[in-house]
Amino acid sequence: MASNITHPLLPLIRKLESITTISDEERAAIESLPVRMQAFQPRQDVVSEGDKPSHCCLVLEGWLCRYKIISAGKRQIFSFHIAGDIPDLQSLHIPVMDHSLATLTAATVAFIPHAAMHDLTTRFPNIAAKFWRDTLVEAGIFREWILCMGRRSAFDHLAHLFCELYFKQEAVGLADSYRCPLPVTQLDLGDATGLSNVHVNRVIQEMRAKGMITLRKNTLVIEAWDELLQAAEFDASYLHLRKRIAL
Amino acid sequence: MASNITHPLLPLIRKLESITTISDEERAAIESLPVRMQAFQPRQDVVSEGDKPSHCCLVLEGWLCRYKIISAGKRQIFSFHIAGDIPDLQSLHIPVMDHSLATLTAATVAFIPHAAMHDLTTRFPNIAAKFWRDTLVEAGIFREWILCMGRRSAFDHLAHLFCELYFKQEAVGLADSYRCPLPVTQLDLGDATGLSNVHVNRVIQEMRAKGMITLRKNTLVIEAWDELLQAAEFDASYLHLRKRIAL
DNA sequence: CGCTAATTTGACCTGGATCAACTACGGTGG
DNA sequence: CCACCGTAGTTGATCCAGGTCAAATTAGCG
Repeated sequence: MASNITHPLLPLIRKLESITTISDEERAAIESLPVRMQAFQPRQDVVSEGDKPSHCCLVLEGWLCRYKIISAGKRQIFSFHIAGDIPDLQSLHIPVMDHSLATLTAATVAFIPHAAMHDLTTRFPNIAAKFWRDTLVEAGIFREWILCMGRRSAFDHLAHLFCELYFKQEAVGLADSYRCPLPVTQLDLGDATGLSNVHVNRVIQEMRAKGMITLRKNTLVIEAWDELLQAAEFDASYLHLRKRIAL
Repeated sequence: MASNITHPLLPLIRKLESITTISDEERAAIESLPVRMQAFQPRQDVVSEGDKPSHCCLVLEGWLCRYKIISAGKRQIFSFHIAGDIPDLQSLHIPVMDHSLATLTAATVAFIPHAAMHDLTTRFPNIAAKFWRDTLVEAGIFREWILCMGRRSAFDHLAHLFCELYFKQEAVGLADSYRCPLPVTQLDLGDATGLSNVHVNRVIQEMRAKGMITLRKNTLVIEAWDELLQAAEFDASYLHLRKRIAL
């Protein structure tokens, strides 16, 4: 297929290539997956708690987050998702959603029927293994979040989150030069870290005052890389990226 | 070896049966896995951060926990593991351990070579799918812990943890009648919830005073089931157990 | 230019941490 | 059988990180 425009599933291929090598045959199989693309407004649910999805969704553009709301309207965000992520792989093996998935920004999402995914993973155990690996890495990220929530100060926690989001984007070519998109509000950051938006604001100002970061127009710039890593005690190995950026 | 005593891998089979049906052939394949059994003292590392395991480990008896220690000796426990769990399935696909695994009690662990596990999952995709499913469920449990740490009070968090540990054990036949083993110290509970041992103690006393639980000799008795579930806002669906206990 | 959402600031409060004893208890050796 | 010891549990006093509430101020956007 000698098309010279990019294939819609390119983000997925790029993500897989960031951790492994895929054969031409595998690439072709992925590119021939039947997809239904859909555009979403910011802050819309893509899948909701209690749903029984019949499709997996793949982020093509924009940011999504997983979240859950408990009584008194308290929201907890569990993860942020960018192009190439398949945030509800779990629906392949667990019928009922135990949390919701929503856009943070305007986003484009590709829906792939479960049947096609099952077929793909059956025909290509290597791809199945990579998907499994992906959920294992994600579990590792959850553990790191637990650690941050349980044992780090608000300052260190946010520093850690910024490092993580930078690395995740850098690994798939969405960030470089210590600069990356961060299209989320301080309220979202609070819901992700378990802090109040007021406190998030104060911590960010402290980081700015220390010359560690700037955060404007949905762009994070890490001004003092070493200091930020050190405050966060950040060790990227839990992300299990194949390539590490040069420090 | 035509022994009529229970097979050492029975806990694993029981765990799989708690979520799915396994064929005789699959059962035979599991029972013929080459295992090396090892007994551990309490509070010993089974696998340590940075290790590159060549075996998966399966808990046969006793309690294990995953944890990580950061500077200043702060410890965070990520999960508790009981008979039938394979806490380091991830080493099958991710070479380097990003956390440690230790016993809480005296424990017996079966080590299964990665090669044998890869062989098993290749020959029986159904088993591979169940293992994958298991990591997905575990990720869901991590999310619930994140929610508890971020958005619940200490009281509700501990109540939630007690519910979870009861349900997990009940599902594999290790608990009933609102009574289950809980062979961990209050310090361990603190490291799991991100609380200090002092505060854990105070919360537990409050629960006792309210007649909700008793906790003595490493046994948890839930005296007021409904109240505990309600305080925790506990909804067991995130555990994705096949059978639910009758309330 | 006007509206709404997001950020920022200030004042005050509280859940849970920390520190420091002290008690209970299961082993262990004499 | 008892004295001793180390671990786990309990209690009290004090402190502070981060929450809450409310009111600006600013930024983005149609």
